Amino acid sequence: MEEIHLIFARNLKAIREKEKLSLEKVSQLCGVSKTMIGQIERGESSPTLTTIWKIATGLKVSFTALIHQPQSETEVVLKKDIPVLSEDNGKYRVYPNFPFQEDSRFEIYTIEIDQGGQLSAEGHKEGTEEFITVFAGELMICVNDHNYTLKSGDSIRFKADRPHDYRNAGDTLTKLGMTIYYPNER
Amino acid sequence: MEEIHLIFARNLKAIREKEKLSLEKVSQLCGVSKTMIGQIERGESSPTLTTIWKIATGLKVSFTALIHQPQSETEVVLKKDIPVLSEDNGKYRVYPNFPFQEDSRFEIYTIEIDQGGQLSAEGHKEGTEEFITVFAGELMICVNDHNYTLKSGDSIRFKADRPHDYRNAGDTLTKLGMTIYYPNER
DNA sequence: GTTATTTGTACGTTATATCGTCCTAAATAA
DNA sequence: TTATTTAGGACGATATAACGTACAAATAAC
Repeated sequence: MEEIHLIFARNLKAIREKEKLSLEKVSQLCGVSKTMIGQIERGESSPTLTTIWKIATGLKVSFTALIHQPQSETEVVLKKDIPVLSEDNGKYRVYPNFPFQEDSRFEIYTIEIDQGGQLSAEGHKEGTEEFITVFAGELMICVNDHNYTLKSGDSIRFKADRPHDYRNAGDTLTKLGMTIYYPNER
Repeated sequence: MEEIHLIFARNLKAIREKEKLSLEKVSQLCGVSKTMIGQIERGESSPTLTTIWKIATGLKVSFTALIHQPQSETEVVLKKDIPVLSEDNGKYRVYPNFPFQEDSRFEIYTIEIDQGGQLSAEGHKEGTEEFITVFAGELMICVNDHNYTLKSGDSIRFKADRPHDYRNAGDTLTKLGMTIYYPNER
């Protein structure tokens, strides 16, 4: 996922050029210094909410138009580029492959659990569901006071808005894919 | 119009309380310091775009949900509270009564022009239209190389995406109401 | 009632967003 | 060409966003 301020940068510049405005002109229209507009466009600055508002209002464009990412056809995410999150002294590792996005409303993780590794999660937001598939090793998962043991190829889906925990009770590395779905509010 | 960071503040706090989360919890979910979350909620801080993104993503709420202003039934704007914009050495004064909003897509001004006062405006964004009504005095307006003289009670509408200018050629103060409409992009 | 734990705020420090001025290169005019 | 404007970026100063720690009040545990 491209950094949000770079998306903003590109959108702002595109709008400015489409309207054939100079930095100076945009500066006047928005009440934001020319320098700042320039820095934002170059992705050197992550503007403040009030600045964002001034720009949107000054340019008469929607807030959304400035932060919208035109979905590219294809996006490749290499494991080596994903910032890994560690729990349980590094025995439980989370790789966020695809972060949450408000349109799709789910996120996708890969998780590795070393022998004996474990994680207890409190419930997520109400309505949340998890979809897990095991790709290697064995997974013991406890939710609603039920224990389930899954082996490679097995899957489970459950309401994740309550406490639950994952454990590798086997004797090899466990790998699994996890998709978390957050239904729309209201 | 309430300041944007106060709207954000209220929305954030409302969401947090609805989910029954502590500042600490929100901090963890979003990767933003507890202190910062607190300051934002109290309206003491105007968060950075990256911080806004972290909050939206961490809370799994839309960007829009955070900046949405539930339109109140009624809003009173007193002239004395409007920051006046002066041109032509103070002889041309602009009062922004209602600023641009992306849903309604227009803004409403009141303008006062002293005797002899004048303003030349370059064209606004393409498609823009102006709706003017004179409430006192006399207005001379030039657009598309045409001159129009309006007296109290008269109105004019014209495409404002080209240069135009206003002038008080009479001998009393001119007052007028102006609505500028910016059609949706595309 | 006392002790812990949790929750929100105050404070001091650092990072950085924002502004104004100056500078360089390109575009336009003379 | 030379002069003049314009457009974008560099630099230094200031305001403030963001962080970590410490504190006070409230809540929970005993």
